[in-house]
Amino acid sequence: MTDVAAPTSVDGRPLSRRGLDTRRRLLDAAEKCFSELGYHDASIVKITEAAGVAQGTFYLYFASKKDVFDELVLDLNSRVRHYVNERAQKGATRVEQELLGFRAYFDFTAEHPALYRVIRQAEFVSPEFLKRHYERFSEGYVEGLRAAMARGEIADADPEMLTWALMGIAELVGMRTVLWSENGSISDDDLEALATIIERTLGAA
Amino acid sequence: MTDVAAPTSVDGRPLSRRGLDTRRRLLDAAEKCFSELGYHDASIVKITEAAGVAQGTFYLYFASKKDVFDELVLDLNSRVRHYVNERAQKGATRVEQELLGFRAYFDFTAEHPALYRVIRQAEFVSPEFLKRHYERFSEGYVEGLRAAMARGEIADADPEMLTWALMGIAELVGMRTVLWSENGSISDDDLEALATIIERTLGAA
Amino acid sequence: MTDVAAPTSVDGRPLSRRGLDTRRRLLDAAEKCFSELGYHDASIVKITEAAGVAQGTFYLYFASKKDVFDELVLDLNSRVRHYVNERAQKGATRVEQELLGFRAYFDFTAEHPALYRVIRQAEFVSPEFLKRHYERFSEGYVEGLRAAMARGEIADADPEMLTWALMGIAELVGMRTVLWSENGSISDDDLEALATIIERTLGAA
Amino acid sequence: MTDVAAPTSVDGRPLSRRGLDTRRRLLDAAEKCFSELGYHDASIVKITEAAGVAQGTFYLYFASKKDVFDELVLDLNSRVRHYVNERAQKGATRVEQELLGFRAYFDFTAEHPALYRVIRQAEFVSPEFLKRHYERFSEGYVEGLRAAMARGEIADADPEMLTWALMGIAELVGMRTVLWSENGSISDDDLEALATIIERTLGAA
DNA sequence: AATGAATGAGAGTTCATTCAT
DNA sequence: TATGAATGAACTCTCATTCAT
Repeated sequence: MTDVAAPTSVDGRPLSRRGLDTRRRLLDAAEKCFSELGYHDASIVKITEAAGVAQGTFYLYFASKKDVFDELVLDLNSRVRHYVNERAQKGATRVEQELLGFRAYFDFTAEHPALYRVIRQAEFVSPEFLKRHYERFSEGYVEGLRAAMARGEIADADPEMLTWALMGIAELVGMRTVLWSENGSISDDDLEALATIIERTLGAA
Repeated sequence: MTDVAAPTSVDGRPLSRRGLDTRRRLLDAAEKCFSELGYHDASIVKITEAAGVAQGTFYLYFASKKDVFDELVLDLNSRVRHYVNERAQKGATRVEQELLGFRAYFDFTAEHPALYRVIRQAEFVSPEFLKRHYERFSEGYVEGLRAAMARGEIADADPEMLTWALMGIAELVGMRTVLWSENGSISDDDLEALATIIERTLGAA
Repeated sequence: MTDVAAPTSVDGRPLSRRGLDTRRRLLDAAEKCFSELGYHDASIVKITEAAGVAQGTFYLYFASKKDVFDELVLDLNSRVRHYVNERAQKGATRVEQELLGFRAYFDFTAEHPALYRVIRQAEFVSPEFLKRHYERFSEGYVEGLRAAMARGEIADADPEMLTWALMGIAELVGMRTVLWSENGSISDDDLEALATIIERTLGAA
Repeated sequence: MTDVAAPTSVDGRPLSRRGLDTRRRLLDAAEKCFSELGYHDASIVKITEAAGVAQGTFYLYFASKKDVFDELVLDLNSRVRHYVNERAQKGATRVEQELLGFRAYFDFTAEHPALYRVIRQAEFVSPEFLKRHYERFSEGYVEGLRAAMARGEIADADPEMLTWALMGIAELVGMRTVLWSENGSISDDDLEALATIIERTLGAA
């Protein structure tokens, strides 16, 4: 499902079923803690408590606090990309795909607020992983837009710039309409209003 | 110049000229430290060292570390808004204003990377100030766009949604082309490519 | 070969051939680790890794970390005494024996730096074993010197005091000329210079 | 009194009277703890408790645990050298000086068992300081012996080798007759017995 | 006889904050 | 108004040891 290598213990050994389970519980606990408390307030004590293991156990699976953080960024990146792509490719035209993609992105955000919260902290915790996150996301995106331009479905433009513009729209609109909304998901009205704007941005007929 | 209330000492007394100066030096030092090191690695020791005062002096002007942070967010917010508005209002049409505004925003970002770096950390340090920052920024923006729609200069759209979309574009494109660029400012080519996209987003003739 | 009791498992049972081998590997690994890293930095993890066994296996053969350390002190003590005595007894006179003994001691040191490094740490890890080490070493020594005095080969002196003086010379000169030397063994010139001094200390004709 | 530079705080500032006092108390507490418990069992908690200050205070004066240790080695080295030299120089001949020096060394050892205990641990904690300790001690020693040889007071020999031999005698005899003795100081009989041996080692007329 | 996952106490160190001067 | 020594809780991380398999 993910494109991350099979997890190992910190000294590189493959994990038993039990080990795999403990590691997963720690990663889930870390997602929860980082997302609720932020990187710095999410202590190893809290993470291991949430996972129901002793403090020392943490270091059987992760080399450091930053290490789980990086794993988590990778993990979320891989999950959101698969989720968005799968839903987007059901669209017949690029514009349809784009709209489906935005909706999928907002749904994922609603389900995994950690995506926002964790990524936004990465600036200082792990700048290299932050950059990588956006770049990975943009790669496929750029190709898709370029092809759509070639087919004449959307107006010509610098595909890279267009990608980052669209990612920016998704990020800030998602923050406002999903993260800060009362019911935790974007309304149909808002989505429709956004659709108009995106169509224009893409330069659809 | 700013719309922040006149600064006082931590126990509410008005400041002498000398006190005002010390406070300003601490705030500047905080901007530098937060922006270079992030909120958590910017210790009071480092901030006071950078300001050239003793540790204890800090608490004469700010109630806590979070307190300087909030002041700083307010301060940057106020400065970026004035800077952008001043430059934007030289445009004859809304589209021209928009383009000038984007350029001004990128220039400010180049000069004050703290804007990005500090704001993006605010999520956990001071969520209420993060929200306030975006909302303050959007207020005038929404009005301007609504008026332009009324005048027929740009296409009709939900002005709130359009505002957040444009802020999103500015943020992510700024991050990529200013913060992560080699020379620390956006190239003319990139700016032109972006102009096309913004015009479309606005639905300009 | 050694005068240590036959090794058993930690609960007192005699060891199979395989068990004996595992125990020996652990003891060798401990010698290596203690000597290279010191007592405290030589962790059980490192020792078992060096021995190629799992962590838990260690406790099948040794009751604790201090336990291996004590075994090692005993083991080294017994080996150095046999080594030195064997080489020394080839001398015709006591003075010759003494000189051969010193040389043998330096050779052993060069081969087993652990002797120094481990013993010198014993002060806090295992003070009783440190004392025992020196006392065991001195026992035979005293007898030999007393006999030589009786035979008139060396000058009369308090044999105990002379023993400790000679052990002190061996220890510090060994540290300097063997452990801290570039090629890891004492030079012929140094050995000759030392011989003169030892002959005088012994009060040889 | 000592040849150590004037103590500063950890960030290089000169110390106030109060600071100087706190630092001294910490250093004394460290001497006590290291000497009684050994380097590893002497925790910062124990040292600061013994000094009657909070844990954090420690780091105002020393950069790390190893840092106090090094300071202490330097401090003890400087003190023992002054103490021994002062007492030794009252002797009329080199042999007399030597005997007075040995006695002074044993007295210092009795008063400051830390000298032994701390130095012997230095092998792994701070090897560079261990070497430096012996070398500093030997420097003046070598010169004194060389001069005595030139004057014909003692027999010709390699003065370096003789120095290390004498230091070795002092160390091991000191350990046995002072540290391990019941009343904590060497007996007159032992001292007399040792005097004979030292005279021979020096090759005194 | 051997494994290796799990434990949890305790280590060294940092840092926002206080307060006597 | 300014200082800087002192505090102590909290942090990340290590490691000897246990025990179910």
